[in-house]
Amino acid sequence: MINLNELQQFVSFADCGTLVGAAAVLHLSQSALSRNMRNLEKELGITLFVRKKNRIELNENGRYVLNLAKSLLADAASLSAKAQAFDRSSRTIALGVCAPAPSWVLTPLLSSLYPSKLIQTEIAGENKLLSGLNDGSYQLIVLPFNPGDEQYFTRACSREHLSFALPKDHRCSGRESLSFAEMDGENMLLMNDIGFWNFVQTEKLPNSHFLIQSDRFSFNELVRNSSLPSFTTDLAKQYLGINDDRIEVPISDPEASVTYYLLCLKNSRKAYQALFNAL
Amino acid sequence: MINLNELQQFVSFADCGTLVGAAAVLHLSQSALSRNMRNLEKELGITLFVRKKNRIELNENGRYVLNLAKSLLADAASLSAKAQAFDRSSRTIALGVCAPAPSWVLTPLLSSLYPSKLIQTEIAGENKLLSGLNDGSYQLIVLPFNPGDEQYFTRACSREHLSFALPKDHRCSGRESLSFAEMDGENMLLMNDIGFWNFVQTEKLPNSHFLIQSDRFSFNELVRNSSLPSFTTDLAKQYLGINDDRIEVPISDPEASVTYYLLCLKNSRKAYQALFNAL
DNA sequence: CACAATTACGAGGGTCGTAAAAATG
DNA sequence: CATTTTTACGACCCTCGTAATTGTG
Repeated sequence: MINLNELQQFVSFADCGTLVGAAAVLHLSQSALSRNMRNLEKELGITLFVRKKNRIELNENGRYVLNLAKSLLADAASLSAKAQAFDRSSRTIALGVCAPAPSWVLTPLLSSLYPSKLIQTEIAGENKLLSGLNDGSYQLIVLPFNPGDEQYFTRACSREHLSFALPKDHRCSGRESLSFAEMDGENMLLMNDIGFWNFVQTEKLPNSHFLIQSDRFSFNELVRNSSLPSFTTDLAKQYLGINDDRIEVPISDPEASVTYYLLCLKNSRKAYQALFNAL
Repeated sequence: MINLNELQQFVSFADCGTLVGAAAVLHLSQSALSRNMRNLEKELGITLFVRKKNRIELNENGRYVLNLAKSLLADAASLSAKAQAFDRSSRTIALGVCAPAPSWVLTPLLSSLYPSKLIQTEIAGENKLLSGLNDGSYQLIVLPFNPGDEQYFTRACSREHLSFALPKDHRCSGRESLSFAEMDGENMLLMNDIGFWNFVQTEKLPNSHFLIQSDRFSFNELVRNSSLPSFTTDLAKQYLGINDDRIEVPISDPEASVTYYLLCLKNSRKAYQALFNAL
């Protein structure tokens, strides 16, 4: 059986050009390296070097074996990496969501139902979520619609309603409800990483400018100390707490209400039955 | 660095299903194997087995790693094999010929010009010769025509003329020359492995039957003791000796004379310059 | 009780490092 | 003379085998 250490030493020698140099890189004595290279030749049953009086170089065999060796060593390293990645993925449930809210309820639920697994959550676009579910990089995904595809197992998991969060002195703070159109053009505060809700920015309020915050705490501070309108949702209030000094005005457009659907592949339905039952 | 021995032991265990069985196959004690499997898990940083009280089985990781391991071990084995094949081929000049005669002169010439190399000769068809020259399985080939291709270096190396070798009492033994057509239908003696000359059998004498001999000595005996006509060529006479009691009658058809061309790839022209000069 | 895996311990082999030798530009 | 490869020798580590231990059907 060929020895990967010797092969690695061989590659190092080829990189360095001298035994002394390679030995230093490998934290090995020259003599050991010299011996091991002889062993490698003996094991393969061929010569790999031309030995001059005070110099040793690769011969044609050596150059040929060098390529094979590099490839084999890369494969060996990738075996370890792949094995570890496989193990890690088997201990992990990767949940892909189209918006932050579904993960607020699903993440703790998953943790309690599957205590031996790591729960990994990611916000992504709908296409990435669907393709990720198919290629195994997600085990569960949440979409803002029901794809109605035979290969998925689906269940509605929650609804979310978007509201404007207005300062008390805002001109619309007394209204029962508001449409996107009525607020279009007004500058607003907005959280980053809101996933699916981004369409509001680009499609519903194309004339507004948005002050974007990625940190939830900073965002809350900003909301408290600014007179710019912002957004909130029923789920955000429930799971993240309320900003007392803001008036919530529900948004009347139908797109401001969304139903989230939890999906897994049909063939992994059994594994996540407990989760679907708990919804 | 991963250990191929342990990996091999892992595969053996997977094949056998028990440590004791695998240990026996590997000529190893149970305890050593058990330890090594633990080491393998430790090195990879993952579990590979489910350990029951008196049984050990592959887990999901194990089944996954098994495939990777088999592939890596196969690659490692092929590295040795490839390296040895490469070395062997570098010590060998493979000469492909379309007929026996060119090798009679070229083989000894190659041996004397390249004394450190093994000379390997093979008779093959024209297509195999050309593709073999291109893919490296031949370094030199001899064809009965000049392909006139830019990628080859070519030189005419010899001519051969086919004659009928007739018994003294044959009806045509007094003739100055004979055409194939005049002999078509007559049964004849023939050597096997005559390469290019096979066309005579199928195209020029379609109505004759041939008594085929693969051994040169048996063939000569047969020729001496039979009244069937056979063939000879000027080169065969020169290099293999003459059958005294046969009358040679040259064949008048133009196809009975052939010029052989020696070819190598342009980029290996320098390596075989000495050979081409010697022709 | 037979069989399987694991653990403990001592023996043997292999690999390493130090040091010396040989050779070259 | 500095640099490099090779060889000799002793130390150490690692792996193996034997044997005892634990647990199961």
